[in-house]
Amino acid sequence: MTPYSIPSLKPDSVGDELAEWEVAVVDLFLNAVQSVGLPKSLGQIYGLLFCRDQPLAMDEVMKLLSISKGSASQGLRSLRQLGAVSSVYAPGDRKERFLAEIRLRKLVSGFLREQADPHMEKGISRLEHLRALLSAEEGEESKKRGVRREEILSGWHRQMSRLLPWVKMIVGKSDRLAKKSSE
Amino acid sequence: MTPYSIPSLKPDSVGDELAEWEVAVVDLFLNAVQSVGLPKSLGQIYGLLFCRDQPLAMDEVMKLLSISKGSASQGLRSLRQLGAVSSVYAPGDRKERFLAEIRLRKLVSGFLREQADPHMEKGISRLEHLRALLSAEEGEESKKRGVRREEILSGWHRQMSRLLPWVKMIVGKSDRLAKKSSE
DNA sequence: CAGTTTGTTCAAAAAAACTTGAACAAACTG
DNA sequence: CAGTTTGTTCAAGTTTTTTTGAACAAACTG
Repeated sequence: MTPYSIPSLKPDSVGDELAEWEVAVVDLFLNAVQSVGLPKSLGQIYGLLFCRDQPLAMDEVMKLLSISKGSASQGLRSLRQLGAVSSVYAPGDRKERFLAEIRLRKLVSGFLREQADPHMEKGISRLEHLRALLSAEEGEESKKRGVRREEILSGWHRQMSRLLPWVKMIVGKSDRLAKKSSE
Repeated sequence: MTPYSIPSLKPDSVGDELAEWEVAVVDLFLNAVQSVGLPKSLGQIYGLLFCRDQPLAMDEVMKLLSISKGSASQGLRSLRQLGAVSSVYAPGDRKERFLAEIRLRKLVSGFLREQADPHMEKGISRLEHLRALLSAEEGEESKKRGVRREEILSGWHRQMSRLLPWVKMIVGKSDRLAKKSSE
């Protein structure tokens, strides 16, 4: 078929199926990402790349995971946006290849940047909207109650704003443990 | 109709519709809970209770939000389980009434307890499963690579275990700000 | 350039999640 | 007890999200 496949060179186990433990890892990530509200395919793709030392191209990902072109393309794009994979140019090769980011701090901060930060932004404008409605509120009692609620929500917003940077820092603290053990 | 409704007593604005600002708050929570992967109706119900000083019964929640009995029942149950609402026995009344928990620390720790902790538990058994597969792995290179990956995952798991208690604590730090402003 | 290879997009199909409402259970009331 | 009121459950219906695959664009190749 394609004259480019070189049977004797098997960088990882680039046959066309996963080792048993790799299936388990893919499954682990599949579940993990769902628990944070991301689509399964992201977890599968990341899990696969996480297992490999060598970067994989999109068509390899598709074949190894039996997912469609569309899922692979969109999934890889999302993962790149999250900073969870990076692309690598194999010199002299036309395909783009992908490698998983394995530093937890990077993964967490990417996730927070893409998911939490936008929500915090939206929160600001919602609170503004709320204040506008309250200044126009007619009912005596209702308005007073509403103002109290707005104050509570503003306090929450402030606290969450303070929390996020801490999370990014704390997770980074002993990042080298992961790095060392992978070396 | 029902002889039990006392038209002249309006604890909050217990007519049958929400103030404009209350609609905005309900909508705010509706969006907020979706962003952490909980169903909309939980956000609506919590948002409504959050607005009110007086506890509401299930049928009032249903009517004010135009949601079904099933959603109201299940939603309130989930919220109770998360520690986001508490039920109140009105003495001499047969209905159970509900009140929103407004301490952010309680909300966060309830959420983590119900959502994050179970995942951490599941993570432990998944790692055990992974180790079992690895000890049986045949391929030389594959096994070595798998062991490295297991070490990384264990490190991540440990780090997340350390992070969660911090989150609960940090959010609590200035809880009194919210309490004071609501007093 | 004509033919490939590589990768993106998006409408339609499939799958997953949520909501509804009717049937049921439990507890009270006269 | 017969009749209410209050609340739960769950199968079926609805809505939302995700996946698929075919059509398209871009970049390389000879």
